[in-house]
Amino acid sequence: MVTLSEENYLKAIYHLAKQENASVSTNAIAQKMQTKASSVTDMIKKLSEKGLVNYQKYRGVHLTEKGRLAAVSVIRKHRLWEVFLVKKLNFSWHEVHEVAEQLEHIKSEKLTQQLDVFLDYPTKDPHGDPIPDCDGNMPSTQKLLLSKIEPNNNCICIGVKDSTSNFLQYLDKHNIALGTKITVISKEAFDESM
Amino acid sequence: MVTLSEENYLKAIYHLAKQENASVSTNAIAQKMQTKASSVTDMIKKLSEKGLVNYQKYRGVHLTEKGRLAAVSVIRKHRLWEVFLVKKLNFSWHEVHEVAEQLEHIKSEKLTQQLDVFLDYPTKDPHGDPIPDCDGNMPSTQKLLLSKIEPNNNCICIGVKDSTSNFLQYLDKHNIALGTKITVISKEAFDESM
DNA sequence: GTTTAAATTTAGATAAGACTAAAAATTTAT
DNA sequence: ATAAATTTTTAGTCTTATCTAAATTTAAAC
Repeated sequence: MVTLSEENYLKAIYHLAKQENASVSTNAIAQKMQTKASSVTDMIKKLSEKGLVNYQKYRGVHLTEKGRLAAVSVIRKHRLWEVFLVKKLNFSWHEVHEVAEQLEHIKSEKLTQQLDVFLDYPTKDPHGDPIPDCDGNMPSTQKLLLSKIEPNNNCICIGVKDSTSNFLQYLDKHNIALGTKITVISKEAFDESM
Repeated sequence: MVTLSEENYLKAIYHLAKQENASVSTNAIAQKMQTKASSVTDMIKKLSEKGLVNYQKYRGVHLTEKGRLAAVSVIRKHRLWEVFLVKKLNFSWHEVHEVAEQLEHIKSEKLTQQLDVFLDYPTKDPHGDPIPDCDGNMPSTQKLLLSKIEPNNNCICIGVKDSTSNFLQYLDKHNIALGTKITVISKEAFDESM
């Protein structure tokens, strides 16, 4: 049994690790979770006792396979719910995160499975992030940051790096959505603005 | 801000009060919540301080208007989600309660509103119970218990008194669902079986 | 109308998850 | 290589929601 709080920590560790199995520091987790390092240490000990992370004092943590599966399961639910909110309930992509943060903790295998069916097995969430399958496989995605595109080159927006509501609304204002074709006209050497 | 636990207490008190504003005893709540009377007393004090119930020591509680609205809001969400699970995700009526118990606590005005739209403003949940509107009005229902129907009389099943999984599966086995026409053929004086 | 029984409340304790302040370990800088 | 700065951990406290055991109030019985 993984608690709500534990699930949030696992998710944070997963996102911070990025490349497979990198070690994540106590402070990094504290920052991401908007909490104090001492609280993180307490939680890490509990996760470690439950076999969800490997932990060595002062050396940070990394997820065990069991922990990775738990994290990916939460992320899968989060992203499926986001698709549901946008596709079925007419939410905008900047409104879904907060609600999905709650829905991702609902415990029911059948619910997740049937939601996946109902949404016709989506592979991307509304921000272009991949949806892991029910066995915990996270599809790898090849994306290039817009900042790496040189002037006079074209590209298509297939995702956003920053999913905060403010940034997404900024994109809305400039008519940038998933699938939008973008041509880089010029770049300012001074501040990298495009 | 009403916590998850407080919402569950309010819901229990609402269901126990049945007729408007009846006083509900500490023990009754404890039994319904599967908890101890002393825990109930503690919670009642908190609810009382928040203005959700009126409480006099040793005299039980009843919901204030504010408390009633909070309770009905949770019940509305519970029943809307049940409709969603049955109509959209192919759940059976005996599978929905447990999941709806979790979903009913998701906080998002927009989510509830849009779910209502998506389901086309249902008025009954899968067990025939009425769905309150967004202003907190609970439609009153006129139902007769099957046990009150005399032999040789017809009736239509428009709801179930007992929504436990076991009872619903028992009804399934005997092909009784909402809308099923039932004729009472005879009754045993001995045990009231029909 | 006492006395007994039942219901309710109080007092004190526990577990989860968070916090502050202080101590210990590690890393960085000189 | 040692001193200073940073990171991490420990120790002790707080809140929420629960519990047990004891005390108190109300209701029931005779």
